[in-house]
Amino acid sequence: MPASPGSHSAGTPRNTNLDGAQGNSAEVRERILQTASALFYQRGVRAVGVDLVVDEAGVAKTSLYRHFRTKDDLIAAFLEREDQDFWNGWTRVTELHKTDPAAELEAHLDWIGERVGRPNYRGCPQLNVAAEFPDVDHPARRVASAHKQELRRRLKGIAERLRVKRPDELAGQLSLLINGAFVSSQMLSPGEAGPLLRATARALITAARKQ
Amino acid sequence: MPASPGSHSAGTPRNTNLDGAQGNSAEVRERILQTASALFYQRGVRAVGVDLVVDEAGVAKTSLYRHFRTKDDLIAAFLEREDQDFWNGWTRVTELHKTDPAAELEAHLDWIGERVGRPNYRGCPQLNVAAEFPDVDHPARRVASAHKQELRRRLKGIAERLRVKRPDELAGQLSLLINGAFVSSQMLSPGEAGPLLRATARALITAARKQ
DNA sequence: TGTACCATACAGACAGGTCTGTAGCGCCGT
DNA sequence: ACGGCGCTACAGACCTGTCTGTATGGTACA
Repeated sequence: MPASPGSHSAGTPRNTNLDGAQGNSAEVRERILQTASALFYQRGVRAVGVDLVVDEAGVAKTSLYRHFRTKDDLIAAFLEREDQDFWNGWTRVTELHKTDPAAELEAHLDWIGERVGRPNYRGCPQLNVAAEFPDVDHPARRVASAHKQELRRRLKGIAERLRVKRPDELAGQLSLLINGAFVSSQMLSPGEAGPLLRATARALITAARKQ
Repeated sequence: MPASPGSHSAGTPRNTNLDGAQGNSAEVRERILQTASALFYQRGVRAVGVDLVVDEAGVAKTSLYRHFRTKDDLIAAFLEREDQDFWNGWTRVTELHKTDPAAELEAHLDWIGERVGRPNYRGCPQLNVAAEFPDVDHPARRVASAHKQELRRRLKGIAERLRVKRPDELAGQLSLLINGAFVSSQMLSPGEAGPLLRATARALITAARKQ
């Protein structure tokens, strides 16, 4: 999405570059987004001010507001980036199991289970932001909703290939379960959520197959 | 979830005020807590300032700070009240099914499913606060953790009476699932979370029994 | 080669508002 | 008279977003 710093000279004549002086415009934007993402995730979005972001990123506040119109836009960009990263990991697993949907699902659960068991894991960013911002029209909330719908959509695809009776129901069950693992990991003993997630999912898959 | 406006404490009707409080004091405290609870839950804790609370409650800010040392204490009191209300509802169900643990569990899931399907449902307050406050030593986080442990403890008690092989595992599975329903309800189609929760729980219980 | 131009970068002050928490004053009921 | 109440003002910090000013390095044209 941040895209090529390449040229697209539009209305203005003869000016064929938007590269900026040192060509580090995209670099600055990236540094801001990375810094903000880490801070937002670790401390909570509302608890982190833009002053802190610019300090930690080592950029000027004007730079932040050139790349992101408002803080809300920055929050949305944070969730979009998390969304991308999540599906990148997902797709990597998918491509390892092109023919065996059961193995693919197991692998996804392994990967998610490992993720939620990490020491500094602080929950799913999409769900955390949803908890912080009640307004469903907030730009970041839209990203979060789309993310969760996409999760269910992909789970349904796998369930269909598993040839269970009601793939959409199994997808819904697994969605509940995965979201539950996301939020519960901080409340359980460390390292417990992952195995529990896998065991529960297995039970649900077995049940869905028999039915 | 909270916010029944006419509730009116019912403690200290007016007689024994030898502790210096004059009946009005408990009433003021109650009004503050009720108002804060509704606002915290509906808009998020960090988004609600004490000025708004005192305005809506129709009390003086000094009264708020007389009854609650800091805003953090007020937040913790909010979660404690939610915790009490939740277990009151739970216990009411429990007492209707003293002899049949399967029916009791079903009834709990019905009740929770109904709750998460309500129009203004905005997730579990304990989980929402946990998402807003990263610091696990925050007084409100302690309340939230205790609440979730208590949930698992009670589920384990039911699972034991169900005579499944591994009651603790079933309790963990149901905890994941219930927390998942809490957070997912806003992301699913309205009214979908409740039935999905029940169906999933049934599958897990059946699987646990066979094992 | 030189120079004007342009976009971006950084630095820092500022505006206007909100936040939590405290203090002084007068009112009222016991 | 005393203690809780409401009201108002305040302190000091923090918030988002804007503004001014300066430095830097590419591109275009002479």
